Amino acid sequence: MLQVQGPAIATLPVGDDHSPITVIGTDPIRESFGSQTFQQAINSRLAPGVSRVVLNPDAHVGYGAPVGCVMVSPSHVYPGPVGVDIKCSMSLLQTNLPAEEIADPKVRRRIIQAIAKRVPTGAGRGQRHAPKSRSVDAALGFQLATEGASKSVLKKLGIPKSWATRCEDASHTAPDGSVDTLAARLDWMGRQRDKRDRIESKYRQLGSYGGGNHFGEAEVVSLSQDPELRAIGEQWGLRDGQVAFLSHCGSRGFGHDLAMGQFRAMKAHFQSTGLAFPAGDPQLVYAEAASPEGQKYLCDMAMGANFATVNHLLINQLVLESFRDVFPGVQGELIYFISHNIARQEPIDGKLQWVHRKGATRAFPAGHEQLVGTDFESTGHPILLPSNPRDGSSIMVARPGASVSAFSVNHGAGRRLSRTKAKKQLNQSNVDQDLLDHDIISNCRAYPRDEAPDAYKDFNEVLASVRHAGLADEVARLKAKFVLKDGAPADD
DNA sequence: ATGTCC
Repeated sequence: MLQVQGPAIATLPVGDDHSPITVIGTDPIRESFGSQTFQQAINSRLAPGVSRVVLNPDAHVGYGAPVGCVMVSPSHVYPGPVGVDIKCSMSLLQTNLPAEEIADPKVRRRIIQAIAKRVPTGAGRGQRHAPKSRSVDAALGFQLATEGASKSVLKKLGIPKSWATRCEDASHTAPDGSVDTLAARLDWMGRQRDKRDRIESKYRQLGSYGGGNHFGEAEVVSLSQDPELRAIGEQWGLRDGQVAFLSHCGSRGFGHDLAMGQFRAMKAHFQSTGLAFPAGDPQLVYAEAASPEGQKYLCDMAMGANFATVNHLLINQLVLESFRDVFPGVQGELIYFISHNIARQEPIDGKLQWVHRKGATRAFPAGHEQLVGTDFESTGHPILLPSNPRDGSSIMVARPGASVSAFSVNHGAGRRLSRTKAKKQLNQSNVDQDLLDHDIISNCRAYPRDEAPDAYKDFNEVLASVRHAGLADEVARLKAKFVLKDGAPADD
């Protein structure tokens, strides 16, 4: 059923009156997709108002739409193809610390402990569990949810204001461009019965990782040997052989509540108006962007996105302070902060459309109109792709060929084993020994087996898919030295 | 992803 178009590009036809789904992946990668993943992609493609769907090499089954897909619509917004964790993102902090300085595992252990005092991991964890974090009261929480990384918010949290220029989007507003519209909606939410305390408790999670596949990881940067790609990395501020810190997290409980509230509200709207769910799936609810329901969704998405943005920036500042506990005077700069769960308006096929990326990363090449005036106009922006600590993570740059995938690439390696299968099939001592054999330590007594390197697809095959499809090239590889994750007990 | 049930 797949029609091969090139070395790592295929199409999946869905009928005469719809353009086919674009599938990115080498032969082994495309063969790894399950039938349910394809079915979710087809459901998404046939849903109302949708103009394009792209399936990336890390695709697997998700909520309504696959994780690892891009859905484009000129007119409609879809909460499912944004995802439950609104603006789940990656960020990279580059320090000027030579790799040799953290060769000793005892030094790494001290840094891990310093970070743990400031940035908690685990579900429900917030400032209460981090004695050296920041205090986020109701007023500051309200402000950052409505303003994002504004100058005032960054100053109050002690974050360098220059970092806002290294964000895919530093601030999200209501669709009318107004902060006041968001403030009115958040104010209204806070006046609902029993909601205020819950919202305020979520503000206090600012500066925390959460659980699941979220993590913080110290890396050694290894720039490409290719002179052009190496020069791009140096222009971005990457430093070969020096320590960087990669983070993966999102909008925590605050964004989760907003997303679930939207699924509930839209489902109720469908039921009260008799509208049919696409493919009968309530997880594929939608609204016209211009409708009252669509506008409310975009407001809530913006507030979740603002929380995620400031969460990442604060984590990076707290991580830098932790490094300074052990290495006073060490410098750190944010290289980039980029999401893989967000809908943005972008020019696609000659018109402005809503590009929903769910487990997919924006990939604008040099000269893209939305990069004009940014630090990345002449190079394209950094693409931050995590895989696993053992096999390293990758920093890529988009090529003009990325237009075939709606200027998107994958967001990581993608799951090979379900969490249940990973826990059943993988042996705990093998998982822990594997990391030690690669000189990687972690904050966990037992590394979570469902997050083990072998629970994920072969990262090199995934990267080969991206390169062979002509979407992006690798600027640098990151080699992990230590990892912070939500620790699982040894025998769960 | 998520106080794993909103």
